[in-house]
Amino acid sequence: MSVDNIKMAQLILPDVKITAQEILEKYPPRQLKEGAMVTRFAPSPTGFLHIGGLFTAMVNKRAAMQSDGVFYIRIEDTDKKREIEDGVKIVIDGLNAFGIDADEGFCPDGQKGDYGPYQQSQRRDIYRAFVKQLMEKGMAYPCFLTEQELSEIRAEQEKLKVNTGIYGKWAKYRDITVDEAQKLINEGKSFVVRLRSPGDPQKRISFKDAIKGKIEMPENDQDVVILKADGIPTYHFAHAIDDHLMGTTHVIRGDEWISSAPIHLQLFYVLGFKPPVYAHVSPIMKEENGGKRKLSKRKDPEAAVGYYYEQGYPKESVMEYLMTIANSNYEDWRKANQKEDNKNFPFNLKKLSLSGALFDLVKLNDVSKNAISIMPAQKVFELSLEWAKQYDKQLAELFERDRQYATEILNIDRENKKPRKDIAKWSDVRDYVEYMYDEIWDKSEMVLPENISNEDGIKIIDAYLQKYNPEHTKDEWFNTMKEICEPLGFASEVKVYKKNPDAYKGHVGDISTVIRIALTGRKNTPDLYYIMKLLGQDKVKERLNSFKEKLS
RNA sequence: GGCCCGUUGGUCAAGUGGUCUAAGACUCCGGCCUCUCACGCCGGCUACAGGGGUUCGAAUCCCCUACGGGUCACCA
Repeated sequence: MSVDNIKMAQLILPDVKITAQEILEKYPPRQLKEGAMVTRFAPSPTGFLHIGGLFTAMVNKRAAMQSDGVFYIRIEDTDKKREIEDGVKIVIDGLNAFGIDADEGFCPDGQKGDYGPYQQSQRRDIYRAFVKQLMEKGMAYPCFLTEQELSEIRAEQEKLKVNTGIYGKWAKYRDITVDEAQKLINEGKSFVVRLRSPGDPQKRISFKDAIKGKIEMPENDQDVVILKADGIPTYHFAHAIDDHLMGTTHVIRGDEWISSAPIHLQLFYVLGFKPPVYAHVSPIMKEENGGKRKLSKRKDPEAAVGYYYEQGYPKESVMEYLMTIANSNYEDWRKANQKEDNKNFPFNLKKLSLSGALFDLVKLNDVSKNAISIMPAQKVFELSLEWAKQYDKQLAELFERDRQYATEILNIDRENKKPRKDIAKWSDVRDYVEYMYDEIWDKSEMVLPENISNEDGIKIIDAYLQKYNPEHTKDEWFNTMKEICEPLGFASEVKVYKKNPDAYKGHVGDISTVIRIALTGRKNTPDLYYIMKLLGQDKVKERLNSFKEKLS
């Protein structure tokens, strides 16, 4: 620690009073059990939450949960230019909407924890103290290169076909003296602080990535900027300081960060910190023209988590799907443990995909149908109502008018061992219940199948009307349907009909189709018996009669 | 271009030198199931990027090529 270095540090950061050592003392190591992982999700408030971000956040949370560790959320707002209004709220709400709640940092009920503040813009003094310490040790220096000089250097480097950047002989201010610096400052020149990189690109650094395995790269020799001209640190520097101070054991982040890992490792090294374990998650991709590409915020609506919310995918479904992407054995586990909370699934970081997974909406729908099919009707009702209140007001009114009725509709066939899987998202519910409400019932498609004449249709309805008894049990009801068949020339057993199709006009299935169309306007619906029960005898008779009129 | 990472069916993927004439899931196509649809069940289509090694033996290890992705900022 030379006198000049100390002078330089004082010149550049005169306002910094607290020392790095003092700060270190305020952040004691965490007392956690052996093997507990401390993870974090660290978004920047620059727009909506990306589905890939949700995925990474989920992986972080799972890893901490699994090991009885801590998962915290930290806001990385060191770039004021890109920040948007309400950016923090958007990202935190987005996370919380899918059940990603932090144990510490930005929690649903506000900031909490002993290792804060958890927002980088509030940690300015901390970073600056460490920058000052580095300068005192001669490991960092002020750099007065202007934007124009920088681009000239770049152009020159490109011409020479050497690596771009500030390193070696290109690092013009590496050995600037205090007097020179003082002079430039007096002239009003702005500056950044750069790391005096001790790296040698001929040497290689290797680290063990918890997902990708051993990764080896040339050492960093770039004098990267650690403090920007506005006095705020760069991501790289803030990362090293925060993750050390906050006791992060595992940094799980998108794999676009792999290439800057040598910088980060070097930063930990010069700061005298033990680096965390890194785990680099592959991005979620989208298929386009037969190729893969990263889901893009601009081009793909499904890239934003808001999309899933608006479509009415329950958070369980989205998380369930993301789990199947994360650990492919999850599906088997889910099959064996249908109703269990998935926090009991033994999540494994090592099982994450090495290549990027294509986001598959079709699969999401399937996963979601399964997830919804095992929910009790009450829950389906509540969640779809909550969704409808925001996105389908009319449906919400209908549901609230008679909650019992709505719940019973949603309960049809639900308590079977083999529940129906018609609903993938809440926006499907309207179509599913539509004919149960006169107000929204769409009768435009009410036509008989081609093999049934209007005349026969009328006869069938008449015959059924005569036998209709709302008190019937399901078996009695079905027998009634069969009884109608023979007198009208239809087979009461499908098998009989198939053996000798020319002898009949159709079979019991056709009979019930006519009734089904009269009652619902559709050829396909869930169990007709229960639909009639819910509709009630007045409405059943009314619909049957009015369809008959329409046919004649 | 430099540096990294990756490449098993249409998609997600299991697989870590022999049990792989390669699992499972989604999609698609058949079939079955005392009403339709859905569910379920049975069956089917479709894959180790290419080429060299190493080995008795390779999807699995090594090398090269091709392709895909990422990154090279006073953005994160």
